[in-house]
Amino acid sequence: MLDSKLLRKETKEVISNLKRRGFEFDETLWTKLESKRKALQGTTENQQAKLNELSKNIGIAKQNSEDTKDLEKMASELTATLKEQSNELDNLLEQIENFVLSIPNLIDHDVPDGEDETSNLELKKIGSPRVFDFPIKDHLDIGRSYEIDMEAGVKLTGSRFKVLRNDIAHLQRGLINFMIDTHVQEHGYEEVYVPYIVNKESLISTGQLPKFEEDLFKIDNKNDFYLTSTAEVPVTNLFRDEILNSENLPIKYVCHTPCFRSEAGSYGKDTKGIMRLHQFEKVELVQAVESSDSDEALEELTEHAENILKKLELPYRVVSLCSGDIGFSAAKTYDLEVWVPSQQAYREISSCSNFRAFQTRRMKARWKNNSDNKIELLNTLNGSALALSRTVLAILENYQESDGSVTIPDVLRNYLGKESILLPQ
RNA sequence: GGAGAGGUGGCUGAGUGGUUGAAAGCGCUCCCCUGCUAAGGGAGUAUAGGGUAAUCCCCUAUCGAGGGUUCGAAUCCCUCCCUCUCCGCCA
Repeated sequence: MLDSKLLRKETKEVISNLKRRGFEFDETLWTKLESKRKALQGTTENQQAKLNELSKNIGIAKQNSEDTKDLEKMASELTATLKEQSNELDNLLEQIENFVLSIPNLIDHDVPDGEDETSNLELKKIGSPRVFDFPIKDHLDIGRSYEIDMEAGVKLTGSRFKVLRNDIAHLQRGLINFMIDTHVQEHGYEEVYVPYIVNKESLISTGQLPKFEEDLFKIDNKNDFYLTSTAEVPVTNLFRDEILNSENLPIKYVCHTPCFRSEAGSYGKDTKGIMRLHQFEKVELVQAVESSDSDEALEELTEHAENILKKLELPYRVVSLCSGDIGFSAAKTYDLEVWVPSQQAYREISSCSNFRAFQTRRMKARWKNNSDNKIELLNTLNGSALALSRTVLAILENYQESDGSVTIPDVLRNYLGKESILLPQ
């Protein structure tokens, strides 16, 4: 959520920033709502102040056993008109709230311009794709329709669900442990375990609601429960309604969760295999920092995600998302894209974003600056490190051998207890 | 799931209709006293929104959440959520 003071004072600047990401800010509506609000809120609060004063006087008069009939009549009338006005004001404030909640974050100045992913800026490329001296298979063929069983997924649930068995199920589990261990032991993150079901408030706080309900699985109408689409939601919401001490900052959490996405918008994309599913695993990094530290924190967090790819010796590149491709809540995002041999392309495996105070303003997540005792909004960041399905896919394809087996990257060998998997039977 | 008790500021904890945003204590900040430490004295110490250039000032809201009664609600009524104790069930 944007600061409404900023919206009021620097409307032009806000509009032109939002325009870069293709968001049309309805200035006419905004000015109309705001001028109405200003007038209505002013008179309503004044009347309320009057009524409060009057009520206080009635109380005093009653204690002195004076006659209060006239005062009570006046107050009664005031209460009636006030009720109407405050209803009207509540409606208006709700309208404004919804309007503001549906405005995306401002983007940083160094975010490249562009309409879609074709304008994303490649910052660097690490590692070079392996040259194969045999015809390569894609991950589904490597998975032999048993270790990766898409048909079983369809039977149990439906399309875009998978079943993993044997070495590949083991590979995924080993990767989860490897990633979490690395982030805890080398990057200083604290491991957390959180619910996979979250309430509406949590989803509004991080920005998934109210605008993107169709991407989510809602599982309970009575409580407004949803399956988490990313650990970002429960983990970032740990800061909701909190005021943290500056000596506790930065806070760095690592968390593994399954992620459930309805993905209504992307039917027809990546229909084969485990690239895009309704349920996938992810290890997520979340940071809460002072605003002055958040630029640096994004660089650091991205390096932590990169470090996993480096240790796995997977070729990847880093792109800065352009203004038209960047997510609703993010001010700046780096995507890590891993090399996928069967597609001869780099594909997203991690997305690292700085949300600045966009989420924390929604969720009232603050910190107290000990030097001046002032309370400020935290800045939040997060990044996948990494998405598991796609890491499994990348390892299978990049480490495949001519006999159909897959060599295990050095760093994973202790986790799997073997050097290669899927050996010919 | 059943029965009971409760949800008040950073914490403990008063407060059953009226000048209570809220006693008291603890904690914290500043000042005084003090050779040092300990002890003592004084002042201050919630958050959000709005009026504003403004962190001064003024107004409004907030005692789990949402409704209601009333001139006036932390206090009375209704619904919901949560916590604790006991029983049941269960991994």
